[in-house]
Amino acid sequence: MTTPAPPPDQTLAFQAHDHSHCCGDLIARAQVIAGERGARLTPVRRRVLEILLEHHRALGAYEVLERLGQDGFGNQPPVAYRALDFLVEQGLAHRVARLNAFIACTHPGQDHSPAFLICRNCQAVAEAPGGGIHAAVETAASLLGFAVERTIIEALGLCPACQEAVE
Amino acid sequence: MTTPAPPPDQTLAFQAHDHSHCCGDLIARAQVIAGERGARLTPVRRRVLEILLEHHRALGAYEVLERLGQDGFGNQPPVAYRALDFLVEQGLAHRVARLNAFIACTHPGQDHSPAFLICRNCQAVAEAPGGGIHAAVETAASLLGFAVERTIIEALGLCPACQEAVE
DNA sequence: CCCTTGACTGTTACTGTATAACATAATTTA
DNA sequence: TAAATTATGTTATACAGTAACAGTCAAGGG
Repeated sequence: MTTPAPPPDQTLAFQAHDHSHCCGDLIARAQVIAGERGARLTPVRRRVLEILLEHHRALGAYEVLERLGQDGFGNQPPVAYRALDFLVEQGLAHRVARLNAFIACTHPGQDHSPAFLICRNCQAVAEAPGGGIHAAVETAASLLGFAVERTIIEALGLCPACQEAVE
Repeated sequence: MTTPAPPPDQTLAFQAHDHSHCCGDLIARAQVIAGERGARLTPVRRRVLEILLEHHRALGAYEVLERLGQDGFGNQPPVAYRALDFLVEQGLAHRVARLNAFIACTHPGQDHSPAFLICRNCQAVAEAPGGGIHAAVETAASLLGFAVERTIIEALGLCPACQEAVE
Protein backbone atom coordinates (compact mmCIF):
# COMPACT_ATOMS: atom_id res chain seq x y z
CA MET A 1 0.00 0.00 0.00
CA THR A 2 2.12 2.89 -1.23
CA THR A 3 1.25 6.52 -0.72
CA PRO A 4 1.79 8.95 -3.57
CA ALA A 5 3.47 12.32 -3.04
CA PRO A 6 1.67 14.02 -0.16
CA PRO A 7 -1.05 16.45 -1.23
CA PRO A 8 -0.50 20.07 -0.17
CA ASP A 9 -2.98 19.94 2.73
CA GLN A 10 -0.84 17.72 4.95
CA THR A 11 0.28 20.52 7.22
CA LEU A 12 -3.19 21.98 7.44
CA ALA A 13 -3.55 21.54 11.16
CA PHE A 14 -0.23 23.27 11.79
CA GLN A 15 -0.74 26.28 9.54
CA ALA A 16 -2.97 29.29 9.24
CA HIS A 17 -5.74 28.61 6.75
CA ASP A 18 -9.29 29.51 5.82
CA HIS A 19 -10.94 27.29 8.32
CA SER A 20 -14.57 27.95 7.42
CA HIS A 21 -13.69 26.95 3.89
CA CYS A 22 -12.03 23.69 4.85
CA CYS A 23 -15.03 22.77 7.00
CA GLY A 24 -17.70 23.44 4.43
CA ASP A 25 -15.67 21.75 1.77
CA LEU A 26 -15.17 18.58 3.78
CA ILE A 27 -18.84 18.39 4.76
CA ALA A 28 -19.78 18.51 1.10
CA ARG A 29 -17.25 15.82 0.23
CA ALA A 30 -18.48 13.69 3.13
CA GLN A 31 -22.03 13.92 1.77
CA VAL A 32 -20.84 12.62 -1.60
CA ILE A 33 -18.61 9.92 -0.17
CA ALA A 34 -21.37 8.59 2.07
CA GLY A 35 -23.83 8.60 -0.84
CA GLU A 36 -21.47 6.62 -3.02
CA ARG A 37 -21.18 3.98 -0.32
CA GLY A 38 -24.93 3.75 0.23
CA ALA A 39 -24.61 5.27 3.68
CA ARG A 40 -26.77 8.10 4.99
CA LEU A 41 -25.21 11.22 6.47
CA THR A 42 -28.15 11.92 8.78
CA PRO A 43 -28.53 15.14 10.82
CA VAL A 44 -26.87 13.75 13.95
CA ARG A 45 -23.99 12.27 12.01
CA ARG A 46 -23.56 15.40 9.96
CA ARG A 47 -23.60 17.55 13.08
CA VAL A 48 -21.00 15.35 14.76
CA LEU A 49 -18.75 15.67 11.74
CA GLU A 50 -19.23 19.44 11.81
CA ILE A 51 -18.32 19.52 15.48
CA LEU A 52 -15.14 17.57 14.79
CA LEU A 53 -14.31 19.79 11.81
CA GLU A 54 -14.56 22.92 13.92
CA HIS A 55 -11.25 21.87 15.46
CA HIS A 56 -7.97 20.44 14.31
CA ARG A 57 -7.72 18.51 17.50
CA ALA A 58 -9.22 15.32 18.82
CA LEU A 59 -12.43 15.60 20.84
CA GLY A 60 -13.59 13.14 23.48
CA ALA A 61 -16.96 11.50 22.88
CA TYR A 62 -18.40 13.37 25.84
CA GLU A 63 -17.24 16.72 24.50
CA VAL A 64 -19.04 15.94 21.27
CA LEU A 65 -22.04 14.74 23.22
CA GLU A 66 -22.32 17.95 25.19
CA ARG A 67 -22.54 20.02 22.02
CA LEU A 68 -25.04 17.61 20.53
CA GLY A 69 -27.25 18.07 23.54
CA GLN A 70 -27.02 21.85 23.19
CA ASP A 71 -28.26 21.49 19.62
CA GLY A 72 -31.32 19.51 20.66
CA PHE A 73 -30.05 16.04 19.87
CA GLY A 74 -29.99 13.23 22.40
CA ASN A 75 -27.46 13.73 25.14
CA GLN A 76 -26.80 10.15 26.19
CA PRO A 77 -23.46 8.47 25.36
CA PRO A 78 -24.75 6.03 22.71
CA VAL A 79 -25.92 8.92 20.55
CA ALA A 80 -22.39 10.24 20.24
CA TYR A 81 -20.69 6.86 20.03
CA ARG A 82 -22.95 5.60 17.28
CA ALA A 83 -22.39 8.66 15.14
CA LEU A 84 -18.65 8.57 15.78
CA ASP A 85 -18.47 4.86 14.95
CA PHE A 86 -20.32 5.55 11.72
CA LEU A 87 -17.91 8.31 10.72
CA VAL A 88 -14.91 6.12 11.52
CA GLU A 89 -16.32 3.21 9.49
CA GLN A 90 -16.89 5.52 6.54
CA GLY A 91 -13.38 6.91 6.79
CA LEU A 92 -14.69 10.40 7.59
CA ALA A 93 -13.13 10.46 11.05
CA HIS A 94 -10.44 8.64 12.99
CA ARG A 95 -10.01 7.48 16.54
CA VAL A 96 -6.83 8.61 18.30
CA ALA A 97 -5.99 5.78 20.68
CA ARG A 98 -3.57 7.77 22.79
CA LEU A 99 -6.22 10.36 23.59
CA ASN A 100 -9.32 8.17 23.65
CA ALA A 101 -10.72 10.77 21.31
CA PHE A 102 -11.86 11.39 17.74
CA ILE A 103 -10.83 13.69 14.93
CA ALA A 104 -12.22 14.52 11.49
CA CYS A 105 -10.28 13.07 8.60
CA THR A 106 -8.54 15.81 6.62
CA HIS A 107 -8.48 13.88 3.36
CA PRO A 108 -11.35 11.42 3.22
CA GLY A 109 -12.13 9.26 0.24
CA GLN A 110 -8.60 7.94 -0.01
CA ASP A 111 -8.07 4.55 1.53
CA HIS A 112 -5.50 5.31 4.18
CA SER A 113 -4.34 4.22 7.57
CA PRO A 114 -3.16 7.47 9.05
CA ALA A 115 -0.18 8.46 11.18
CA PHE A 116 -1.01 11.17 13.69
CA LEU A 117 1.22 13.92 14.99
CA ILE A 118 -0.11 15.13 18.33
CA CYS A 119 1.14 18.41 19.80
CA ARG A 120 1.44 18.06 23.56
CA ASN A 121 1.24 21.82 24.00
CA CYS A 122 -1.71 23.00 21.90
CA GLN A 123 -3.35 19.61 21.34
CA ALA A 124 -3.47 20.07 17.58
CA VAL A 125 -3.44 16.81 15.65
CA ALA A 126 -2.25 16.44 12.05
CA GLU A 127 -2.31 13.45 9.74
CA ALA A 128 1.09 12.68 8.31
CA PRO A 129 1.71 10.67 5.15
CA GLY A 130 2.06 7.15 6.49
CA GLY A 131 3.32 5.13 3.53
CA GLY A 132 6.92 4.73 4.57
CA ILE A 133 5.96 4.06 8.16
CA HIS A 134 3.61 1.26 7.26
CA ALA A 135 6.21 -0.35 5.06
CA ALA A 136 8.62 -0.29 8.00
CA VAL A 137 6.00 -1.85 10.29
CA GLU A 138 5.37 -4.60 7.75
CA THR A 139 9.07 -5.32 7.52
CA ALA A 140 9.51 -5.53 11.28
CA ALA A 141 6.42 -7.70 11.69
CA SER A 142 7.36 -10.13 8.95
CA LEU A 143 10.63 -10.84 10.75
CA LEU A 144 8.56 -12.30 13.57
CA GLY A 145 6.08 -14.01 11.26
CA PHE A 146 3.32 -11.66 12.37
CA ALA A 147 0.51 -10.82 9.93
CA VAL A 148 -0.43 -7.14 10.26
CA GLU A 149 -4.05 -6.21 9.70
CA ARG A 150 -4.21 -2.70 11.13
CA THR A 151 -1.70 -0.28 12.57
CA ILE A 152 -1.82 2.54 15.08
CA ILE A 153 0.85 5.17 14.53
CA GLU A 154 0.83 8.19 16.81
CA ALA A 155 3.68 10.57 17.55
CA LEU A 156 3.69 12.91 20.53
CA GLY A 157 5.73 16.09 20.45
CA LEU A 158 5.60 19.74 19.51
CA CYS A 159 4.08 21.31 16.42
CA PRO A 160 6.07 24.02 14.60
CA ALA A 161 4.35 26.92 16.36
CA CYS A 162 4.74 25.46 19.84
CA GLN A 163 8.43 24.68 19.35
CA GLU A 164 9.03 28.42 19.46
CA ALA A 165 6.53 29.16 22.21
CA VAL A 166 7.72 26.47 24.62
CA GLU A 167 11.21 26.41 26.07
CA MET B 1 8.53 -11.04 1.65
CA THR B 2 10.87 -13.71 3.04
CA THR B 3 11.12 -14.61 6.70
CA PRO B 4 14.72 -15.04 7.83
CA ALA B 5 15.58 -16.52 11.20
CA PRO B 6 14.67 -13.91 13.81
CA PRO B 7 16.99 -13.14 16.71
CA PRO B 8 16.27 -15.42 19.64
CA ASP B 9 14.52 -13.12 22.09
CA GLN B 10 12.43 -11.03 19.74
CA THR B 11 9.81 -13.69 19.22
CA LEU B 12 9.75 -14.62 22.87
CA ALA B 13 6.06 -13.97 23.30
CA PHE B 14 5.28 -16.05 20.22
CA GLN B 15 7.40 -19.08 21.11
CA ALA B 16 7.71 -21.76 23.75
CA HIS B 17 10.37 -20.87 26.30
CA ASP B 18 11.46 -21.32 29.91
CA HIS B 19 9.06 -18.84 31.38
CA SER B 20 10.04 -19.06 35.04
CA HIS B 21 13.57 -18.30 33.99
CA CYS B 22 12.64 -15.23 31.96
CA CYS B 23 10.58 -13.88 34.89
CA GLY B 24 13.16 -14.28 37.62
CA ASP B 25 15.85 -12.93 35.38
CA LEU B 26 13.93 -9.79 34.52
CA ILE B 27 12.98 -9.10 38.14
CA ALA B 28 16.67 -9.19 39.06
CA ARG B 29 17.55 -6.87 36.20
CA ALA B 30 14.72 -4.53 37.18
CA GLN B 31 16.14 -4.31 40.69
CA VAL B 32 19.50 -3.27 39.31
CA ILE B 33 18.10 -0.83 36.77
CA ALA B 34 15.92 0.89 39.36
CA GLY B 35 18.86 1.12 41.75
CA GLU B 36 21.08 2.73 39.13
CA ARG B 37 18.44 5.37 38.51
CA GLY B 38 17.91 6.12 42.19
CA ALA B 39 14.43 4.66 42.10
CA ARG B 40 13.06 2.20 44.64
CA LEU B 41 11.52 -1.09 43.55
CA THR B 42 9.24 -1.35 46.58
CA PRO B 43 7.16 -4.45 47.40
CA VAL B 44 4.02 -3.22 45.62
CA ARG B 45 5.95 -2.17 42.54
CA ARG B 46 7.92 -5.38 42.50
CA ARG B 47 4.77 -7.45 42.86
CA VAL B 48 3.09 -5.55 40.02
CA LEU B 49 6.07 -6.23 37.79
CA GLU B 50 5.93 -9.91 38.73
CA ILE B 51 2.24 -10.01 37.88
CA LEU B 52 2.92 -8.50 34.47
CA LEU B 53 5.83 -10.86 33.87
CA GLU B 54 3.65 -13.89 34.51
CA HIS B 55 2.07 -13.22 31.11
CA HIS B 56 3.16 -12.25 27.63
CA ARG B 57 0.04 -10.26 27.19
CA ALA B 58 -1.17 -6.89 28.35
CA LEU B 59 -3.12 -6.74 31.62
CA GLY B 60 -5.66 -4.09 32.51
CA ALA B 61 -4.98 -2.05 35.64
CA TYR B 62 -7.96 -3.66 37.33
CA GLU B 63 -6.70 -7.17 36.59
CA VAL B 64 -3.44 -6.23 38.25
CA LEU B 65 -5.32 -4.62 41.10
CA GLU B 66 -7.34 -7.72 41.83
CA ARG B 67 -4.20 -9.81 42.25
CA LEU B 68 -2.61 -7.13 44.40
CA GLY B 69 -5.60 -7.24 46.71
CA GLN B 70 -5.31 -11.03 46.97
CA ASP B 71 -1.71 -10.57 48.11
CA GLY B 72 -2.65 -8.20 50.92
CA PHE B 73 -1.84 -4.92 49.18
CA GLY B 74 -4.33 -2.11 48.80
CA ASN B 75 -7.13 -2.87 46.41
CA GLN B 76 -8.12 0.60 45.26
CA PRO B 77 -7.31 1.82 41.73
CA PRO B 78 -4.59 4.36 42.62
CA VAL B 79 -2.48 1.61 44.15
CA ALA B 80 -2.27 -0.18 40.83
CA TYR B 81 -2.02 2.94 38.69
CA ARG B 82 0.79 4.44 40.71
CA ALA B 83 2.85 1.27 40.56
CA LEU B 84 2.17 0.89 36.84
CA ASP B 85 3.08 4.52 36.16
CA PHE B 86 6.31 4.02 38.06
CA LEU B 87 7.23 0.95 36.02
CA VAL B 88 6.45 2.74 32.77
CA GLU B 89 8.56 5.75 33.77
CA GLN B 90 11.48 3.46 34.60
CA GLY B 91 11.14 1.64 31.30
CA LEU B 92 10.30 -1.63 33.06
CA ALA B 93 6.80 -1.81 31.56
CA HIS B 94 4.88 -0.27 28.71
CA ARG B 95 1.36 0.96 28.20
CA VAL B 96 -0.50 -0.49 25.21
CA ALA B 97 -2.82 2.34 24.17
CA ARG B 98 -5.01 0.20 21.95
CA LEU B 99 -5.83 -2.11 24.85
CA ASN B 100 -5.82 0.37 27.72
CA ALA B 101 -3.49 -2.13 29.33
CA PHE B 102 0.07 -2.69 30.50
CA ILE B 103 2.81 -5.19 29.72
CA ALA B 104 6.23 -5.94 31.16
CA CYS B 105 9.14 -4.83 29.03
CA THR B 106 11.01 -7.81 27.60
CA HIS B 107 14.33 -6.03 27.30
CA PRO B 108 14.58 -3.22 29.83
CA GLY B 109 17.65 -1.09 30.34
CA GLN B 110 17.96 -0.27 26.68
CA ASP B 111 16.53 3.09 25.79
CA HIS B 112 13.82 2.12 23.38
CA SER B 113 10.43 3.20 22.22
CA PRO B 114 8.80 -0.10 21.37
CA ALA B 115 6.60 -1.27 18.51
CA PHE B 116 3.96 -3.75 19.63
CA LEU B 117 2.50 -6.62 17.68
CA ILE B 118 -0.88 -7.53 19.16
CA CYS B 119 -2.51 -10.85 18.25
CA ARG B 120 -6.26 -10.37 17.98
CA ASN B 121 -6.83 -14.08 18.52
CA CYS B 122 -4.73 -15.07 21.54
CA GLN B 123 -3.99 -11.56 22.87
CA ALA B 124 -0.25 -12.19 22.99
CA VAL B 125 1.81 -9.03 22.65
CA ALA B 126 5.37 -8.94 21.35
CA GLU B 127 7.83 -6.09 21.11
CA ALA B 128 9.22 -5.75 17.62
CA PRO B 129 12.50 -4.04 16.81
CA GLY B 130 11.39 -0.48 16.15
CA GLY B 131 14.44 1.22 14.70
CA GLY B 132 13.35 1.39 11.09
CA ILE B 133 9.84 2.39 12.06
CA HIS B 134 10.98 5.28 14.17
CA ALA B 135 13.23 6.51 11.43
CA ALA B 136 10.23 6.54 9.09
CA VAL B 137 8.14 8.43 11.64
CA GLU B 138 10.91 10.99 12.05
CA THR B 139 11.10 11.48 8.33
CA ALA B 140 7.36 11.97 7.94
CA ALA B 141 7.19 14.32 10.93
CA SER B 142 10.11 16.47 9.84
CA LEU B 143 8.33 17.18 6.55
CA LEU B 144 5.68 18.96 8.61
CA GLY B 145 8.18 20.58 10.96
CA PHE B 146 6.93 18.47 13.86
CA ALA B 147 9.35 17.56 16.65
CA VAL B 148 8.72 13.98 17.77
CA GLU B 149 9.28 13.20 21.44
CA ARG B 150 7.56 9.85 21.80
CA THR B 151 5.86 7.44 19.43
CA ILE B 152 3.12 4.89 19.76
CA ILE B 153 3.41 2.06 17.26
CA GLU B 154 0.95 -0.79 17.58
CA ALA B 155 0.06 -3.37 14.94
CA LEU B 156 -3.03 -5.54 15.20
CA GLY B 157 -3.11 -8.88 13.46
CA LEU B 158 -2.34 -12.56 13.90
CA CYS B 159 0.69 -14.12 15.53
CA PRO B 160 2.37 -17.07 13.75
CA ALA B 161 0.52 -19.76 15.74
CA CYS B 162 -2.90 -18.18 15.28
CA GLN B 163 -2.46 -17.73 11.54
CA GLU B 164 -2.68 -21.51 11.30
CA ALA B 165 -5.41 -21.93 13.88
CA VAL B 166 -7.74 -19.26 12.51
CA GLU B 167 -9.20 -19.49 9.05
C1' DC C 1 -52.92 4.32 0.80
C1' DC C 2 -51.56 1.47 4.56
C1' DC C 3 -48.56 -1.75 6.22
C1' DT C 4 -44.37 -3.97 6.82
C1' DT C 5 -39.53 -3.72 7.12
C1' DG C 6 -35.27 -2.06 8.29
C1' DA C 7 -32.39 1.57 9.75
C1' DC C 8 -31.82 5.31 12.87
C1' DT C 9 -32.43 7.71 17.35
C1' DG C 10 -33.52 8.10 22.28
C1' DT C 11 -33.19 6.37 26.93
C1' DT C 12 -32.00 3.59 30.96
C1' DA C 13 -28.77 1.32 33.20
C1' DC C 14 -24.53 -0.49 33.61
C1' DT C 15 -19.30 -1.89 33.14
C1' DG C 16 -14.71 -0.48 32.71
C1' DT C 17 -10.80 3.00 32.94
C1' DA C 18 -8.49 6.68 35.37
C1' DT C 19 -7.51 10.51 38.61
C1' DA C 20 -8.04 14.21 42.42
C1' DA C 21 -7.56 14.92 47.02
C1' DC C 22 -6.41 13.87 51.40
C1' DA C 23 -4.87 10.83 55.43
C1' DT C 24 -1.37 7.71 57.03
C1' DA C 25 2.97 5.32 57.10
C1' DA C 26 7.63 4.48 55.90
C1' DT C 27 12.32 6.18 54.44
C1' DT C 28 15.85 9.41 53.86
C1' DT C 29 18.35 13.43 55.19
C1' DA C 30 19.87 16.84 58.19
C1' DT D 1 15.51 12.34 66.58
C1' DA D 2 13.12 15.79 63.80
C1' DA D 3 12.01 17.44 59.46
C1' DA D 4 11.43 16.57 54.77
C1' DT D 5 10.48 13.48 51.30
C1' DT D 6 8.49 9.65 49.26
C1' DA D 7 5.27 5.97 49.14
C1' DT D 8 0.83 3.77 50.37
C1' DG D 9 -4.06 3.53 51.60
C1' DT D 10 -8.73 5.29 51.11
C1' DT D 11 -12.75 7.90 49.60
C1' DA D 12 -14.98 9.82 46.13
C1' DT D 13 -15.64 11.03 41.58
C1' DA D 14 -14.79 11.89 36.63
C1' DC D 15 -14.24 10.06 32.09
C1' DA D 16 -14.84 6.21 28.46
C1' DG D 17 -17.66 2.80 26.42
C1' DT D 18 -21.59 -0.69 25.76
C1' DA D 19 -25.95 -3.73 26.25
C1' DA D 20 -30.60 -3.80 25.78
C1' DC D 21 -34.84 -2.13 24.63
C1' DA D 22 -38.40 1.36 23.17
C1' DG D 23 -39.87 4.59 19.96
C1' DT D 24 -39.47 6.91 15.35
C1' DC D 25 -38.90 7.65 10.65
C1' DA D 26 -38.18 6.69 5.78
C1' DA D 27 -38.68 3.50 1.79
C1' DG D 28 -40.76 -0.23 -0.70
C1' DG D 29 -44.67 -3.78 -1.50
C1' DG D 30 -49.28 -4.97 -1.51
